[in-house]
Amino acid sequence: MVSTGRVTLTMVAKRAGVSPQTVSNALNSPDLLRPDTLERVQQAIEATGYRPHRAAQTLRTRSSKLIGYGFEPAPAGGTAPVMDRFLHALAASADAAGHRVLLFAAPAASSALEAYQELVDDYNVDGFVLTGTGRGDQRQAWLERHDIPFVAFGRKWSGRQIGDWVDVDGGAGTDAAVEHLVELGHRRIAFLGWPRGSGVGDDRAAGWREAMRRHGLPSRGLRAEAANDPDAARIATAGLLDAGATAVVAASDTLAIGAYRALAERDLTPGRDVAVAGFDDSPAAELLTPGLSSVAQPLEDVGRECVRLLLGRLAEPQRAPEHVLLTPQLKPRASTGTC
Amino acid sequence: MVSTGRVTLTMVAKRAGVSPQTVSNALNSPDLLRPDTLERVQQAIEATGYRPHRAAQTLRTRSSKLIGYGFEPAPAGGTAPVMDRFLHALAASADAAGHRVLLFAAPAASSALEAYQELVDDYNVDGFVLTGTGRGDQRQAWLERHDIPFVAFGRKWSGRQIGDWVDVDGGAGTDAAVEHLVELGHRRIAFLGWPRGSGVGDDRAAGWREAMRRHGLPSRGLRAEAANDPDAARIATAGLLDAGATAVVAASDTLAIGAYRALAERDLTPGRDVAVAGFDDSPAAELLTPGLSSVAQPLEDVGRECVRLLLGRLAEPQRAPEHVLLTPQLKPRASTGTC
DNA sequence: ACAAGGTTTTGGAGCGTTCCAATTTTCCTG
DNA sequence: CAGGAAAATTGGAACGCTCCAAAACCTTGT
Repeated sequence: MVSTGRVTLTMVAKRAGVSPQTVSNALNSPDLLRPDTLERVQQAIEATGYRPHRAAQTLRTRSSKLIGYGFEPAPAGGTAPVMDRFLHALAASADAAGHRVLLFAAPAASSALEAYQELVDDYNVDGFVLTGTGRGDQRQAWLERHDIPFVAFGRKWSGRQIGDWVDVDGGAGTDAAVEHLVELGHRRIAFLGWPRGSGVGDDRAAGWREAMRRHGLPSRGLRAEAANDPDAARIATAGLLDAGATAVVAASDTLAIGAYRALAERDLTPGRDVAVAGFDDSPAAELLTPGLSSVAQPLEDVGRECVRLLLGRLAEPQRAPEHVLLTPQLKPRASTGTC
Repeated sequence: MVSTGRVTLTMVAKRAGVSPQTVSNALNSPDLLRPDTLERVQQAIEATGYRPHRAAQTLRTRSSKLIGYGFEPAPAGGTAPVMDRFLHALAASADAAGHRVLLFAAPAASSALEAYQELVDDYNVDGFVLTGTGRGDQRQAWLERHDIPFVAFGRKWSGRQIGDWVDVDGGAGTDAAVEHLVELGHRRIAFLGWPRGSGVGDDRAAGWREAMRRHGLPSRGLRAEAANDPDAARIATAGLLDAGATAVVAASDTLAIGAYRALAERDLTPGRDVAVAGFDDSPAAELLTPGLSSVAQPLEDVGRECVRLLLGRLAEPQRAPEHVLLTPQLKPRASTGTC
C-alpha cells in the first residue's frame, strides 16, 4: 500500500488517531493500553507495514539487540570443522529471539580485549558469546570486571567460576562410547586422549575411566596420550594395541584417524578387528572408510541455550550464574560395527 | 582519564574550543579544516578517547556500516567444511575496512527474500554478501530490483549477469591438477565430476578437458559422473579404472574419497598405484591416508575481494558490475606423490 | 582601505524512538 | 452524583550525530 519512504511511529499514530507514544506502548508494553485502543493501533501497524527503526531505538535505549561473536581463525585440527554448525544454530536462535549476531574477527585470543569494549561502546552490543575458552583465557574475568554480559560455550576448568556457560558433557560422551563397546562384547577398551591438563580432554578421559570402573573392567595400561595430530596418535595407538586393546575410544576424530593408521600398519580393519570411536562427529567421520563412530555434540541445543542464558542475564543482570550441561550422543557407524 | 559516562562529540568540541560540527568534520572530511584546527581537534579526541556512536550515525546517515551475511544450514557433503575460513576472512576484511558483519540465519535459499529487506529497513544494513548462489537462485535479481547492494561469492552460471561477484577459477584448479599429474608422467588422467548442469562442476570439468587437450592427451572415456557422495563416486571410479586411468582428478574432496574406496577395493594405493587429486582442500584432505592432494581456494582473498567490491559499489552505486576471478592452488600431498 | 571571492567555522534543525512527568479519562465508592 | 484514585493517554525533551544554510574569517586585487 504505502509506497514511498519510511513508515514512522508518528505516521502510524496519526492513522490510528493516537499519539506516537501510544504506538510505542502498543509495541513495548501492550498491557498499558485499553484493548480496543491496542486493537486499533495494531491494525494501523499492520496496514502500514510499520517496522521500528533499530538505530533510533538503540540511540534511545542503548540496547542494540545485537549479540557479539568473536570469530577466531580456525586452528586446523581442533573442533573447528564443526563450529559452523554451532554458529548457524546461534544465529538461528538469536534471530528467533528478535536479536541478531554481530560477527567480528576476534584478535588473537584473550589479547586486545578492548575490541569487546569497542563493540559495546560503538554498537551498543548487548552481550557476547564466547567459544574456545581454554585455560588461562582472561576474557571472562575481563568482561565481568567491565560489566559486559556474556555466555561461554565451554566451562571454566580452572580458577574461580565466572559467569554463565553452556557446555557439553564430554565424560557422558566417552561413557556412552564405552557403554556401546561393552554391549558389543569388548572388555579391553582403551582411551586415546590428549596430554593431561586440558579441561576438555581430562573430562573425556574421566568419562571413559568411570564407565570402565562401573563395568569392573581394568583401565590400567589402556590409556595413551598424543597431541591432536593423526601421526602422534598413530604412534600412541600402537602401544595400546600391544597392551591388548580390542577397542579404542579417542578424544577426537583427529586422534581416531591416527588409530585407523595404526591399525592399517598391522593390517587390521577398524570395526572388524578393533573397534574405534571418535569424538565430535566432524564431517570427516562419515567419510572415513569404514565410517567412524563418533560422539556428536548437540550443537543446535548449545546455540539455543547460549542465547537463552544470555538473554536471561540481560533481563536480570544480577542473578546468580547459570550453567547448562548438555549430553552428547554417540553416532554408531561401521568402525564399531561388527565385533 | 575520563571515567564516567559516554564521551560525545559535543564534549570533544568543548574541549577543543570548536563547534560540534567541526569535530564531525575533523572525522569525516578532515580536509575542510585548517591544519592547526584539525590538530587541536584530534588531540581532544585522543585525550578524551572519543568514539562515535554508531546508532546516532546510522540514524542520521541511514548507513550502519553493517554487511549482512545470510548463513545457510550446511549441507553435509558440499563446500561447507571450508566456509568457516571464508567467513572468518570476510569478518576480518570487513573489520579492517571499518565495517562489521551481521550474521543472520538465512531462510531456505532464495525463498523468504523479505528477510533481506527487513535487514535493510530495520538495521540499515548497507549491503549483503551472498554465497551458494546456484542455478535458479533468485536473490541477485531480487536484490537488484530492490536496489540493495550485494556481492556474490560465486558467478551466475545461467541467465543474465547480475551484479558484482567474486569467484574462484575452478577450471584453473583442475588444469593445475592435470599439469601436476602430467609432470609426474601420467597420461591417462581421468576426471571424476558431478552430473552435468551445475555451473561449478562443469567449470571444473572444462579445466581438465582443456589441459588434456593442450597436452594432446585423450580424454574420451575418462570422464565419470557421480553425485557428491563417496559411495556413488566409488562406483563411478571403478569404470575409470577399467578404462585404464592412472590418475583421477575429482571435482571435490568428497568424490576423491570415493576414488580412494574404489582403489581400496582393488588393493590399490592412492599415490602409489593410482594418483588422486581432490578439490577444496577440506580439513579431511590432510587427514586421509595417504594425504589427499587437493586444490585449495584462496578463501582469504575471496573474503577480501568481496568486501572491496561491496564497498566499491556502496561508494558508487551506478558503476558497471565488477567481477573478480581468483586462481586456486594445488596443494600436493602423498595421493599424487610417487608415481 | 574596501569590495569580491574563497575558505573555514558555526547554529539550528531533524533523523525515529522512548523516557518522564503531566494530563485526561475511566471507574469506583460513599 | 460528587470526589478521588487508578488507568489510559499525551506532549515535550532527549539520545548523539550530520545535514544544510548562513556567518565569520581570511586572502587577494584594485
